[in-house]
Amino acid sequence: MLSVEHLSRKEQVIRKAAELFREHGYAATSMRDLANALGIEAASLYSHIKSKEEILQSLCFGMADLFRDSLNGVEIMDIPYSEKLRKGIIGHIQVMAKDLIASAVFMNEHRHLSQPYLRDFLLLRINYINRFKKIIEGGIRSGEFREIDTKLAVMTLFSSLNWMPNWYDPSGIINPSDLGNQLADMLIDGLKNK
Amino acid sequence: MLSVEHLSRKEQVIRKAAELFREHGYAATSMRDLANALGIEAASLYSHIKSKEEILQSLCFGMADLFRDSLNGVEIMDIPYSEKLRKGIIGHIQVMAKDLIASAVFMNEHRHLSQPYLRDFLLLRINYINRFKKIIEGGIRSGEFREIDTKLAVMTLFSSLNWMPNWYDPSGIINPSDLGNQLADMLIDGLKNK
DNA sequence: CCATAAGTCTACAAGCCGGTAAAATGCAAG
DNA sequence: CTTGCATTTTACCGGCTTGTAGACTTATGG
Repeated sequence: MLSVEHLSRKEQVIRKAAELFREHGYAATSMRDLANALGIEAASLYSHIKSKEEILQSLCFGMADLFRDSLNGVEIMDIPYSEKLRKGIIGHIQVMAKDLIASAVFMNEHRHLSQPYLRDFLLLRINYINRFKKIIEGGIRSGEFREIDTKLAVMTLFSSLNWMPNWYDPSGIINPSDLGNQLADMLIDGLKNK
Repeated sequence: MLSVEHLSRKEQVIRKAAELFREHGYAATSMRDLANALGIEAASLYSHIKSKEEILQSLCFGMADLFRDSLNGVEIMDIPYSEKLRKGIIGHIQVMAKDLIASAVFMNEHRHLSQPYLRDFLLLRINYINRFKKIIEGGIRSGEFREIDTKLAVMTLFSSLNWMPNWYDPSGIINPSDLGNQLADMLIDGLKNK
């Protein structure tokens, strides 16, 4: 067990599941659909995964780890808060861009996690959001940012970022780092000409 | 038929369905769940609606009409493009605030529409988005807005607005009109102090 | 007081759901 | 050439799915 073949087959199952979960949603994707897409019988899936929800868990918590780590270096840097926010945004975009499908599942399907996994997931998410909120609060205190409602600001920020997996075309001309910079421009500086 | 009672009972069914669709998703909500929430048997639902999907259709296309109409007066006004955008944003927010539950279903569950309804729905949506895109393009031409990627701008805009039903608390202190103005501030002027 | 209609019920159809058990298959190392 | 393991298959379980048929209840207005 734990051979390369086994792991890769399990990974294949999870990846195909992610595609179907993204396209039709977790609840509307049956294990028979998944098996069919892989060219095997539904029962065969259970040699690789314990349950349908285990797939969702590995997708959601796998992405949560990547998001958490991406922000680690940024907070302690000795740079203006607007630059911290910019780096946080770019990191967030790059994590999503590395796996757009898993990101979309992470964003849209996590509510189908059962307890206690749902609770744990939501705690990880609120923690991550609060780290961004602190950066914005710092920027307001330092006078870099206007005195805006921080809850509203952080909700606007994450709304804009997290919808990206639903429209970004990775085969297009713009790369993830540029996209992150442009999104940061728009959110930090706004649409208006100064 | 068409008595007040009949209409109101049908409306009750649709409203309760909207609540469940928002909370658990369309696919994860069974007609038994819905019947149970109403205190009746599942079969009784079919005296009021033709099918589960008919409920989703009425919710999605009902909201689509409201969004379309909310923008009608704005485009022909003789005001700066930034003001047109602001009024468009406030109108969009107010339509959502009038029915947060139906709005959430509209945003998150429309993909479960079957053809040809899904196609029609997506056409309505892209049309609505393009009307905002034209306002932004006008603002760039007039020099009011920076020379930003319009697709990116309009996606950022709608991401920020459309996530609102998922976090806005209507019993809180901020009213929909103020919320629309604050969102417009943030999107048009950005976070940064000038 | 009865006709009408709305609303609900029981019973059921036909099929899909996630998941299990145990046998069969294919393959690679000893 | 056989042992052992990964993988898949067939057959199945109990329960849930949307939706239908037809009978029953309840209320209202003439």
